Amino acid sequence: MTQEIDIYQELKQRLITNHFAHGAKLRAEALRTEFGCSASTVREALFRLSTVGLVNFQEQRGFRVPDRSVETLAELTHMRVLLEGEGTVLSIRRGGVGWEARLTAAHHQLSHIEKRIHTQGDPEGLVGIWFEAEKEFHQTLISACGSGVLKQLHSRIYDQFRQQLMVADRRFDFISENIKHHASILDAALSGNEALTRQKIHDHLARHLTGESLAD
Amino acid sequence: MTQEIDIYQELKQRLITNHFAHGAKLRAEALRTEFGCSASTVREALFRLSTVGLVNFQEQRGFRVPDRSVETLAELTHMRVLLEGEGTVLSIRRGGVGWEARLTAAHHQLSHIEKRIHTQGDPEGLVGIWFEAEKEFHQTLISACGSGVLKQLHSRIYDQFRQQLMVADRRFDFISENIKHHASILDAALSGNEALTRQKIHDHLARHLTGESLAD
DNA sequence: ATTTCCAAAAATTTCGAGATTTTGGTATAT
DNA sequence: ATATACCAAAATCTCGAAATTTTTGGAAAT
Repeated sequence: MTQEIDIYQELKQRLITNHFAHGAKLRAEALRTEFGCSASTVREALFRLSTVGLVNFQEQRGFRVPDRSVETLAELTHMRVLLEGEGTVLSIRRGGVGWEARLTAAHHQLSHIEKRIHTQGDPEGLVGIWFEAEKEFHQTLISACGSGVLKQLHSRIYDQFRQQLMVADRRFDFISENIKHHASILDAALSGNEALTRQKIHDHLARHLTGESLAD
Repeated sequence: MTQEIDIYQELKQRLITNHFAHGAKLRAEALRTEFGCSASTVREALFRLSTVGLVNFQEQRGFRVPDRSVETLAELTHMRVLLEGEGTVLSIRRGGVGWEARLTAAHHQLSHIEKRIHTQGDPEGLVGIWFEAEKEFHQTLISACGSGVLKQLHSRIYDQFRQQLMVADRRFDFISENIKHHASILDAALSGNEALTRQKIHDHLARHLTGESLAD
């Protein structure tokens, strides 16, 4: 694998998991030392990250981590509802038993982790695993939609969403709600009720919407 | 303006207008001469274009113009219907008279050009103007949706759509249909009928869908 | 005739330095 | 005291060349 790609992936991961502070400056020269490469290589990676919205770029003024704003989070949530709803409905129609099996499996895994967090609290390190399982579940929902374009778009929006949604909320007060939400989505999807599925996806994310901007 | 940005924009324009053949290789060294800059600068621009889907990148194997495929075109069309439908409905709700005025103006302009093409055929050079007017109309549709995220996503998908849709079809046989389509969309939007507007947007683009994959 | 292998040629990736621009602090003038 | 001008330090942008990898084309072997 090319070095560039590695650095791109590594930076992306850090940006998604809020390793950098919002609004922080990302100096190519500074990162160069850590990665043991030249500044140009880091620069290229940052440039690419800027085109996917994970980094802001201003000419002659370098790169910054995007600021947090409730408006942006609401817009990203709106897109998630739209794209996940569409992708899931398509998956219901063309996914078949294979998709249902994979979805059930993904939910089982996620559910297991969420219950542990719910009972034990957060035993330091379940956070990362939960993130992965959450993303896996939501990606599986749309995995049989048959559109690579839709999946790519969703993945990009999901990443930006994660970046915006700070998880200083480490006590996971929301987790018990989430357990119900995910189960509702699974049930609706397996029942084949398209409108209900869209509704449940919406409900799951609704707390991040500012209230007015969502259609339907 | 930075040189990089210029080159990025110029290459983007060429890619959208099918200046390069589908599947063609894009050698940084070759383009470097034309732009009178170093290969690294071209490389950066190409790298960024690859993250927005206008160029394919394979490590150690350089950059290529994406191939044409009916599947990809159908997927992109599907996304356009989804995003334009959503954006337009939101614009209907929050756009007000200002939006209606801008939309009417954009349609008037587009309509004028389309009628000229319809009667005179294509007097060599109306193509470029038509492209711009078309994009302007469709962007105006969603312009009052209140979501920068949605607008960016749409713009990106629209560009990829353009890149896929070869316009060797220079006789513009479709133009008379298009005149009706655009008028229908305008009427539906101004009437405030959300479902009808979505339907008209769908009908306008339906000829690029392969048939099965679209929801609703 | 087809396949395999090797070396030359071409293309890609990485680098570090130099040119250009911004940033931050100090002194001067209003 | 505020504003402007100026200068030094730091950061960004561009470049061309060196290092690495793929591609090409022809010779040898099957």
